[in-house]
Amino acid sequence: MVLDMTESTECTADLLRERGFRATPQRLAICEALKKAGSHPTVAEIHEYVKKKDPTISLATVYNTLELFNQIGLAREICFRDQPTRYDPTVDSHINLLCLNCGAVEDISFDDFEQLIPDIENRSGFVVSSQRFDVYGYCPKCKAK
Amino acid sequence: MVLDMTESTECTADLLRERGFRATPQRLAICEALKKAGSHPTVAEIHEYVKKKDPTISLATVYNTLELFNQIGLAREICFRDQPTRYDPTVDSHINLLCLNCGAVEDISFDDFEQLIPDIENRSGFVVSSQRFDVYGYCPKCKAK
DNA sequence: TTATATGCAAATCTTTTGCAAGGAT
DNA sequence: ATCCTTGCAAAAGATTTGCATATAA
Repeated sequence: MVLDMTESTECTADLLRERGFRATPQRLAICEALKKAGSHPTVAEIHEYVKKKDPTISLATVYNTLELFNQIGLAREICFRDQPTRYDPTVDSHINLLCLNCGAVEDISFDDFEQLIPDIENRSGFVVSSQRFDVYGYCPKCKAK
Repeated sequence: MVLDMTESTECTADLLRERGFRATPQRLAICEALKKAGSHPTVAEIHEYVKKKDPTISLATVYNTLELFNQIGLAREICFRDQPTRYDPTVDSHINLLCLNCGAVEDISFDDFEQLIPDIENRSGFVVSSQRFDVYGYCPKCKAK
């Protein structure tokens, strides 16, 4: 079967099916949009992006799908009081750097997280499964002022 | 002047005035409620708590005040897609542990954060000012199941 | 005194839900 | 042929806003 599917799209489809979910065209399109609709896009931004390919896709489907992606580890939600929820396609351990002035969001790796887990588990009694690390500050452009 | 103010309340009042804000009874009551209305209370929970002392205090004031506290470093906001914003009176470097099963939130210290700052700043070009670290997993009660 | 903060109620926005129709497996 | 998903539109919530009144400094 030769379609216009990229390797990554097939991979996403397989991952969904493995977990018992259907690989619908909407879900695959949303997955692609998540990666291409800019940095840490909002639900509305992702919706706008996928509508270019599929003008009938509903906002509710985008909401539901992103929540699903968050649960099965295909995306990570980022939520602030004063803005709509954003989603991040990067799911491995990383730091979200957030500029307090211009709102820019940047990812940097955080390989040390693995090493912290045993200590966190020992001290708290929790079993650790994932993490979100936001660091607030001023980006190179804004710190100059 | 002898009132029923605790040392911490006076301290909060001074901190507000230092920053050019008024130390209103509502703000002081909200500050106290933030510490006593349970672990990581929601805005509504804080509102319920302060209403015991001041039944006329408005929800909008609680919202405004908590946002102010977040800005001046008296509290830290914690926001999830599927729940109302919570506030944490602990502002020094710590980890929020979140149980994926029962929703429990617990704090543990994270003294190592200071040591990470130079590396984060070097790699990103940002100037770091604060941080939020959420770790997801299962609490002692829930992991047993 | 006077600029700031409060309370109220309405408005705004985000997110969720119920249900009939559609479609992946 | 099933039963999971979708789209639509309405509902539910959370949060913000405008403005007159009150009040801390």
